Amino acid sequence: MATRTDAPTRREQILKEAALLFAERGFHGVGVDEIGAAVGISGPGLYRHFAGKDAMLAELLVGISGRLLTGGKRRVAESDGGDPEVLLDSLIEGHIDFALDDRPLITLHDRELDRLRDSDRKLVRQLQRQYVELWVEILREVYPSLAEPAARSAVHSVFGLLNSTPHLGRPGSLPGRGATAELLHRMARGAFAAAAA
Amino acid sequence: MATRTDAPTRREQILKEAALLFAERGFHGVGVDEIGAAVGISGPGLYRHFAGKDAMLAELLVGISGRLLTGGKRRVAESDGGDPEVLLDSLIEGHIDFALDDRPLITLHDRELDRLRDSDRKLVRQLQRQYVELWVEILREVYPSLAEPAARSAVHSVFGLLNSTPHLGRPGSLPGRGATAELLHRMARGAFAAAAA
DNA sequence: CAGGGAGGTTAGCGGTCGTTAACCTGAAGG
DNA sequence: CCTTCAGGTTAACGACCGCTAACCTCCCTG
Repeated sequence: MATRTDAPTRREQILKEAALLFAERGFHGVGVDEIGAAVGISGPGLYRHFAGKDAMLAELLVGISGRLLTGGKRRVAESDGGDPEVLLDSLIEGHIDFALDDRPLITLHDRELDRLRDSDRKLVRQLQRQYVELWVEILREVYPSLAEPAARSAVHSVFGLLNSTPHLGRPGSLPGRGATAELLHRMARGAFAAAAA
Repeated sequence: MATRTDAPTRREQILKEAALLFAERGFHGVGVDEIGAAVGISGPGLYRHFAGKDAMLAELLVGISGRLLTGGKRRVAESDGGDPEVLLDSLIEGHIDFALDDRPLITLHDRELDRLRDSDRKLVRQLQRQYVELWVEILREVYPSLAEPAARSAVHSVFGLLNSTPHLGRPGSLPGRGATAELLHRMARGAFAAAAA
């Protein structure tokens, strides 16, 4: 079982480069020729791997929201019955890892959703909603005083806070990854606590 | 002196509709014909008011960052020498008002900046930076323990939190504007306090 | 009442872009 | 050794889009 040290497949290469380009210049701002050039093939060669430009964006966005949700569910399952406070910290930590390690995907995530076909957009929205509801549930266990609509707003706002990483200056101007992660974590907890006050 | 109850000028109409369309479908996703149609004229009629599509976006983005900065400076000036805590609350309140009342502009603000000509983008970035520095300064008066890089990160993150309003479900699903504003305000303060801890 | 400018109109040009068609090539497999 | 097929190539089409040109029509003003 080659547990994932394999060379990345062509599809994966393409998706990675497309994500970077889309994040930089927007979906409509990038041509298929540029995406091809980024992986060393040119233009229409991409159509051997994807049905079209839209399909790449769809796979990226579905992948992102899917991975977020799966990771969240896994953490919930692992903590089963444990301290909700610890679980909330675990969720926050997972989201921060994602926000710090996959910044272009974070950017795409809430920027290009409207460029999707109706069916894909509905799928992504549904995954996002499930992820939010997961957080809402845990949050209300930690802060039972928090009404559900307020909890949902609070979760969206904290996502806004955590997803601010692309605005935090390119890696290097930051105080280091660990310190940044810790700062974001503290702020998220502080924001939640204040929301429940 | 007609203090601003005047009918909106054509330019203003166009800018308003263009902002809505750009926020909905992205700069490249909107044609000039659609912008024209939105104000009752069609296509190239826009060129009587703007040098081009780019010019509309530029005016919108410069206007946004300019208004944010001006509003912030005004609040600082008004509080001159007063309690920094009160001033910080005032800045937060001002930003929330903007985020709640001009949601499409908030969306544009951090989504389409890269579509600008170099000179315009530099101008907008400079205005944004000044606005951030304004917050950083006040924040460090309130929390002297906070180092400058951390303060800057904290400010960007809180902007992410406050600018999450477009994700908060369309007006109506919200607990009411006042309650939302209050919630956001508490969370921002909580996040800052936690950052300084 | 001339005339001129502000603010429209439609037609159309030139460029870009996503996608398809037709063709090529090298390596694997019977 | 021949075949097949995955994965490329270039050429080109058709649609769209930003913008200009040329023209029209009020309305204001001297």
